[in-house]
Amino acid sequence: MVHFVSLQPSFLRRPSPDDQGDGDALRFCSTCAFGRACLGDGYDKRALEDLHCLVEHTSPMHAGEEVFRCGQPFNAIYAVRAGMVKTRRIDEQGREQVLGFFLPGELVGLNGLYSSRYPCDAVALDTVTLCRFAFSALSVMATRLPAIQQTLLQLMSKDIVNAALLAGDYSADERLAAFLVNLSDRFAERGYSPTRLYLMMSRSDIANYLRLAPETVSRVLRRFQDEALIAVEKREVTLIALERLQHLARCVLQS
Amino acid sequence: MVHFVSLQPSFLRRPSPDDQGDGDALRFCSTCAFGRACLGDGYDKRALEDLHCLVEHTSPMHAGEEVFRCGQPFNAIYAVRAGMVKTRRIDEQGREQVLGFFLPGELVGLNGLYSSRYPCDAVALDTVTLCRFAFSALSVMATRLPAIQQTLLQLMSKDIVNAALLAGDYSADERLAAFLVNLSDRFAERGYSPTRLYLMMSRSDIANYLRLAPETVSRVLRRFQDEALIAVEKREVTLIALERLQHLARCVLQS
DNA sequence: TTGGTTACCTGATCTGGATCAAGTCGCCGC
DNA sequence: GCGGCGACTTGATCCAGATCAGGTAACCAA
Repeated sequence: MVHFVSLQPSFLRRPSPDDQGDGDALRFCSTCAFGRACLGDGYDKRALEDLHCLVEHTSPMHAGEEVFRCGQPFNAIYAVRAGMVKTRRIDEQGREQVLGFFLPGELVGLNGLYSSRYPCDAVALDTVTLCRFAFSALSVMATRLPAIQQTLLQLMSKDIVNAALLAGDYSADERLAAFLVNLSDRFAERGYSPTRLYLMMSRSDIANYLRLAPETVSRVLRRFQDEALIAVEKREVTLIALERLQHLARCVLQS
Repeated sequence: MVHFVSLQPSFLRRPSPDDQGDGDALRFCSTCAFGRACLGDGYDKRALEDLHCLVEHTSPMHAGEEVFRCGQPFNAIYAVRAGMVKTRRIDEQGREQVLGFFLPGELVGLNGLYSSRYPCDAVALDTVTLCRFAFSALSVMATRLPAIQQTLLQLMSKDIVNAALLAGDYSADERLAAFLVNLSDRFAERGYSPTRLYLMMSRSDIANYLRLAPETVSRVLRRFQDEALIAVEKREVTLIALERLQHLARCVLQS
């Protein structure tokens, strides 16, 4: 089993004094998508042990390495423990399409279930460690632990809703604001700062994800900065006027 | 229980001589997303009866009536028996966003699971009858019948993949071609003609769904017709050069 | 040091599809 | 018949964002 060693910049680490080694496991699991289940919040002890047996901690992957590749048989889903992962598809013309970014605590690979092959690549954006859940075992477990089934179904349902949001026809400003607000929410959910975001991904990844040109992302970020909505320092973005950003993003995020 | 009475144009009816009354039930179920389960292809007899008890056939809804509304508590999913349903969201500005169209045999409402409220409206596009599955009962069943759990998870996974496809940045031509090819595939899957499609929805619904202007849909359809890809007669579209359409759509549909 | 590479920014120009503005056509009620 | 209405089409114009074309700055290797 691989121990959890944070290689993140300090502002990406959760604000706790001792997050080295396995003493961190519990703290990590409490922010993971499967957290409730792994921690056993009122679940069947017996089945819970199985879940813990089923989880496999992977050794760290380096930036650019692939967690799984498009077309590979789907046999596991992954929870990000540390680092950031992006998913992407390469289309017929060889053009890349970024599908999503995954923060610590989030689950990657659920979309592979349908065709029992992964429909996309998952790539580490920096040094990444993962929890691997063999799907066959997981789905057996889900029939025994209804809470796990519920969690799985809910997570997928959430992905459907999110995907639909991105598909709307919104302006570059709306998209970028929504991107920042959404990241902020997700960072906050996992215990990180909601206003100081480190964008592990390149500008072109962001652009690609938002279906914009990289130049447009640059320009809009600059304008947001000029309008004192954010402060940009390379890949570190500070959200200054979160309210106004949320207002810009309100149509996209429907909140 | 409401009997299945087809009010569809003849080319939307499956090519069987006697599709009136409940003699049709089996034939219908064989094309439904839950078909395998409802028909009991090798499943536990006992549990199967429960599934049949759980299904509720709704009385016909007329064009414009809502199956469920955005914000209502999520407590059921629906399989379309006859007619066509669209889902849509109305954003802050009051603009409509069409999320999807559902043919007979397809399931509507799975995206409500995440927040336990429906995140969109579902509207009948013509006269529609449905099978209603109370979700609470269904998820209990899913823990007993792994095949049902599997089906649910797969259907959601498919929706995620599809949503991601629509979100890509494609040209109007690619989008419309993909729309037609996808409809053709889905009609074929359910036993209808893959080349003669009746578009129950208005041009503006199509445009909205594809994130285009209605004028653009008109123009592209016209051009496709001029190029002998399709023949358009009001809302009836005949696919003449399916191959070429598939080629146009290949990036979107990744096939 | 230089030269190459990668990421990013910024200005100038171009264009696909949106928007605006008339149309036509079929349908329903009177 | 006629008028009104909604769905659709078609043409003219416009514009947000793509594309093209240089930039700069940081970093690494030789």
